[in-house]
Amino acid sequence: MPEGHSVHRIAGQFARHFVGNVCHLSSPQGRFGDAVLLDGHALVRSFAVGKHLFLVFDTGDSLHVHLGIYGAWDFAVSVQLDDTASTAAGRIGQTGGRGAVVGAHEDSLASIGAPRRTRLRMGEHDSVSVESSAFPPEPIGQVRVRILTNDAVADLRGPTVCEVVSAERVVELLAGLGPDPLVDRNGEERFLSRVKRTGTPIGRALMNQKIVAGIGNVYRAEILFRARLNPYLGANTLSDETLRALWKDWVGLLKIGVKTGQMLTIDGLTASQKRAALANRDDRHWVYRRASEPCRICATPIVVDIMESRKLYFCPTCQGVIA
DNA sequence: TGCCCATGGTAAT
DNA sequence: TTACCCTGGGCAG
Repeated sequence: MPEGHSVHRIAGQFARHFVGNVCHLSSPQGRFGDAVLLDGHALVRSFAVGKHLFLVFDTGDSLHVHLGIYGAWDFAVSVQLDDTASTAAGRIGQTGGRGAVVGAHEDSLASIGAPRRTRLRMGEHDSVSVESSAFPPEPIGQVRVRILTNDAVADLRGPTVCEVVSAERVVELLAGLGPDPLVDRNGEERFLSRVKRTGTPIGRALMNQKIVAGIGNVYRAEILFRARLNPYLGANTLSDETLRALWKDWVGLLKIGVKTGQMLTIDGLTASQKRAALANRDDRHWVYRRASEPCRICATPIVVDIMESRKLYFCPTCQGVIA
């Protein structure tokens, strides 16, 4: 369930484990017949813009994926169990994960002479479990598309969009997206120019992917609180200084998200507080999903309202919202 | 077990 | 503005 940071991490997984390899595409669920169009071709590039993922194949066409609310990728890599535990953990280290310990029982397959391969699953937070099942593993759940190489597999479940698109169509799709801080060097100026053309409240503008790509409902609420900004203020009434600060805050939060895999939006934490926040989602945010709970700054109960068809959380006192 | 909810977006009305 | 898609986790009963 990603906002922009997750999709950049997914693109990174494909860059590390799939780019340069011939990929076998299939649709275990049977709902993606176009998998055959890319089956047997090499992946040459992966990249993300906002919440959109593009996997470019040597045919010139791309797989375009948008996860929506429910979508998820499940990655697994094949590792020779003859490798030591530290070697296995080292491989995962490349993904930013926490490493893995290979238990002695994992060697059991060796007793029957089977290839000593194991499976390293990389989940939402790159947490890793080591399983002794054969590679590739059986698909779990409703897998729309499976991308398989000799050493890695990626399963996609529940996406809003999963389609094969031409290079020209990729250009069209990108043209419809606002700036992404990790893609656009001139993103701040593009953000300002697009915000100033909209008459909607800033709480809506931040969710508009044509204005800024990658922000979702969590980051929206948190960015607005961090700026102590009233979500109902007209976006084009805000000063350049305020808008630039919003952009810079988003850039920083996105980088933290890509690095940690989690939307950690409370800063100024001690090391132990940070560990607690990473372990417990309830300690991770200023206002998101904290309706009726006391504001962490002023103790006013956090309010929830519907904006842009989504729940918007804010502190009426800190953010100056008059009831 | 079944219902509700969710970090999104599009098509229909 | 509303309906709908899609999947899995959490929780009440």
